[in-house]
Amino acid sequence: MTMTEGTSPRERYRVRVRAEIKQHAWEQMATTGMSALSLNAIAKQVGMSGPALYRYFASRDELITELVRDAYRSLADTVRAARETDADVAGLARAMRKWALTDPHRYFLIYGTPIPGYHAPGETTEISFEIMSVLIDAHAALSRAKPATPFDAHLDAHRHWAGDHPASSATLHRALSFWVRIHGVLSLELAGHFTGMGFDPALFFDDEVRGLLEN
Amino acid sequence: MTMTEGTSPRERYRVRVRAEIKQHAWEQMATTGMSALSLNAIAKQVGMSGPALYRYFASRDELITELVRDAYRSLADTVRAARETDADVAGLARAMRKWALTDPHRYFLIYGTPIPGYHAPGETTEISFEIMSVLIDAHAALSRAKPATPFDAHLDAHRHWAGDHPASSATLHRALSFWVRIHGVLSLELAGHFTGMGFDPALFFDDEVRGLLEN
DNA sequence: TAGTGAAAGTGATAGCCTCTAACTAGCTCT
DNA sequence: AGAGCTAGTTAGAGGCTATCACTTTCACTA
Repeated sequence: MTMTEGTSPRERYRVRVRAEIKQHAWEQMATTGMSALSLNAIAKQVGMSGPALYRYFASRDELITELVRDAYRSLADTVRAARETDADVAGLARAMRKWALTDPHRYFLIYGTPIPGYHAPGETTEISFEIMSVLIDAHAALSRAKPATPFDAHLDAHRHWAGDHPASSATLHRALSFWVRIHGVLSLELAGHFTGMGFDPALFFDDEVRGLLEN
Repeated sequence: MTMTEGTSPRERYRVRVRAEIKQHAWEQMATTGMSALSLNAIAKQVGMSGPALYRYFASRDELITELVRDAYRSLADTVRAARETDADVAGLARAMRKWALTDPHRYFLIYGTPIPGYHAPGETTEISFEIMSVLIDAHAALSRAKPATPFDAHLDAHRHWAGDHPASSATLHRALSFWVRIHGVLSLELAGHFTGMGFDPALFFDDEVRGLLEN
């Protein structure tokens, strides 16, 4: 076979270097943020000079896309793991906050200001669905009877985003609300909008989650 | 007097050019986003070449700071105007969404991913307080009796951020929740996270506001 | 084992960018 | 009218992304 199948030495080396590049990219991003991510600086840290990096990533955008994909993957794994151990919605919320606080830049890479020309690859929407799926599962367990809102009816007619999940549209609604409320309190905390205010963001977060469950 | 007080011709010219620069900066930002804002390109649009712009803004950061300040000011004015005409909380929410949809980049300039090295000037925290003050006012009008949460008690001990506003800590809590929930649903909509999902973001927004009032 | 072809890495370079420095033209005020 | 300040210029340093032509290094094969 003329085609090198499986893992040739070259292929293995390539994978290793790509991983090393991404590693340094994450480190640089944790300090300087995404917009200041420099391929030049990364190349020097890896030990090669400048343009060599383009053998591994066609462009800055491609590297960023890879980071976004990994960030999504990490969040999905975290949420899934939390669902498997803790199971309940509050546990999910705690896991998500912990994940976000671990590396705020990684959170903003997913949920922050959209990059100008950048378009997320199709794969990320699949992972996004995977996350939503877990959220819906968790909320299906605690669906209590609540008066249906006009939006529930609307969701009934527009639930294709939930795939073929058998949950009621009230549950879908609840999962959506969970998502946006968690994101609201979390992103403002991570962006530092609470810093001058004096209260404890963790307590506020917990209370938001509690309000969410009473809803 | 050797100091040119009031508005000398030079001073008026300077103000006019600064305004023109900011105008072009907003236009460029509406298309390319903040991270790709180029002083060079703006200078050419204004009609002067490159470094002349540094006579008016000491650095790219200073221009951005000015834009952030103006964005805050615009939001505060919008919220205040909405409070004076519509008065109720739902009207405030609608006004904020309308303001955000008018120019999403402007919204993200305030509430989006924090800029790496950038630190907001003190004035923005004052305007931020001004906005919160209006939110608190609006919520004071509809405070219903609700079981106090632990966070209410915590807020009672940490309410210095509300200045000397006479509202109850339950009202403060409500205003905070309003803020984070509006931001949650709004920022996800603006960032395009609902686009593939099919449902109407406006309906979702309205329903979040309604849930907020039932809370 | 020697040779061959692909891949990895290099420096040079173009074209952006921010920002500084030295210099010129023009306005303002005495 | 003259003096001084200011707005504007070009040149350039140093950073960035990205491309190109070139060399080295490796892996597989005849």
